[in-house]
Amino acid sequence: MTTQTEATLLTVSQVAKIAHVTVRALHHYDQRGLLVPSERSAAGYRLYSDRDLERLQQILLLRQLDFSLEAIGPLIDATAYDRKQALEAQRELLLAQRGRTNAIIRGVDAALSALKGDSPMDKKKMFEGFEEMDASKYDVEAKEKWGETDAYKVSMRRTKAYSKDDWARIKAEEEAIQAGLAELLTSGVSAESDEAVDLAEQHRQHIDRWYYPCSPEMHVGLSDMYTADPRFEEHFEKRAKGLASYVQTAITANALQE
Amino acid sequence: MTTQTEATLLTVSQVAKIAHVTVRALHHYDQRGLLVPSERSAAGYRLYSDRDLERLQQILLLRQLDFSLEAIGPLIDATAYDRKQALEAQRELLLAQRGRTNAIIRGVDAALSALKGDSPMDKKKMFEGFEEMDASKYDVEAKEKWGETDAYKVSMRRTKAYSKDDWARIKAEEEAIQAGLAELLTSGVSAESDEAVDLAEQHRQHIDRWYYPCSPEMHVGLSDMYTADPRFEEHFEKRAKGLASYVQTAITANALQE
DNA sequence: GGTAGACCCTGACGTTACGTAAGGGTCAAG
DNA sequence: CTTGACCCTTACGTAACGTCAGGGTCTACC
Repeated sequence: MTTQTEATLLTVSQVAKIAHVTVRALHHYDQRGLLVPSERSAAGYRLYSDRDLERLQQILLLRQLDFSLEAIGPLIDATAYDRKQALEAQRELLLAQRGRTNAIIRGVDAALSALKGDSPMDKKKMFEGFEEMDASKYDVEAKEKWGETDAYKVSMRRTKAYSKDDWARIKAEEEAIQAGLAELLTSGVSAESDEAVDLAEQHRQHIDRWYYPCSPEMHVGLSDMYTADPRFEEHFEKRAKGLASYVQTAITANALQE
Repeated sequence: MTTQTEATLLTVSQVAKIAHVTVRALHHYDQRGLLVPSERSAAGYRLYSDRDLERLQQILLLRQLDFSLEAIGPLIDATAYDRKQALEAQRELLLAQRGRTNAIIRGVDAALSALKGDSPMDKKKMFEGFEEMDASKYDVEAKEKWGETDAYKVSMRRTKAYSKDDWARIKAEEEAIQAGLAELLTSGVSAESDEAVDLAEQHRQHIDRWYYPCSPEMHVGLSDMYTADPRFEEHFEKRAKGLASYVQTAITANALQE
């Protein structure tokens, strides 16, 4: 076995039951790379780890908040360096959602009152709570309270609105940056060279542009995850052996130049 | 103008804005007969009345509770005789939904705690709140509290699970009953004749089977709506002049035989 | 009266997130 | 070995719209 030696791995139906999703949904998430099980048995069975279940919780949570599957994957990955902040931001969105349910309940109560008194109900009030999360309003509030420093919230706001074309473009940019770094690595170019550092800076700007304001410090924090988290590491190593560490070094060197 | 002479009628964009839906959604609801605007202007513009907005509130509420559009129309119509009961039942489902949001929030809080202590989180707790409304559990509770007399709740439970085939069958049965009654009316057969009363009984059993336990008394209550509510009346009159009243009389006669 | 912009209509293709089904392999208990 | 529950991949279909196209209507302003 691998690093999951001590853990109990679960099959799809076990996960489906625990997580209140269908086996088909899990297949779907696997097929689109959103939640790839840690292992497969010799027979090809999907085997899910505890860590997979944590990621699934994140997925279901963001799904509950009406994020598209297209957005959920990258959102989780781009902000993996600070799980606490992510959870706190998600909590706030859930509170807002609960508020909307409360508003709908109040509308029902108003309708019940109107039934008794036979007085017409205010139209605006009838439909309170049915509005979707107002991202622009949220933005204003976030700015007033926290300035522009709450990265995860900014990130959620942005990614929710991206179209499929946006995502295609985002992915192409990421691909180009990673391919460039892999090329440098295999060519024997130092991770601290101008070329590598330049690509690292491109990477930082890419995140800054598409996800959240990304300072060099934040960038470094994210790069630490690339070697610390087996999923990221595997992602990079699949492209080129040693790439995870290489990218981390390049990003660190880039930050030192600031 | 019609009976809406004193009211202000709204265009699609006005309704869309108030109700937080899209114009496209309103077109869709119109196209499938779910929410047909009271009027059309000479230019063909959809014009919505206050009563239309009330119906839209019901639609959005049931949509919020994950009922299919297929189910929403018939559900609203079959239980139109008691709007109070409908609203109260819907309120309870909303409370349950809020409870599930609360459960998810608790899961997030547990995850935050787990982050600090680095102790693994209970798997069951991770996914609390993501389950769908458990109709069978709800059924048990309804029985204990109210016996089988809470018609609307029973109705909601049943209709939520019907397939498209079920709905096709339901509609075909309704169609046959109504066509039969219309035929008797146009043939000059009394609404209190055995034939008409027999069809009225078939109607009661149809509702009893597909929607909720329907006593003769309830059936009479519903039939009162057929002449009292312009939408129902129009529906019947479109088929045969005087049919709304005819059906009501047949249903009343059927109830008197019990 | 003409213009322009906002709004309206119908028709139609496309999308997202699966649901359902088919056909066949795997696992574990009896 | 058999059986039933579970697993796999493949593939078609669906609900509830979203988006777009092409053209008509309404109203204010010049």
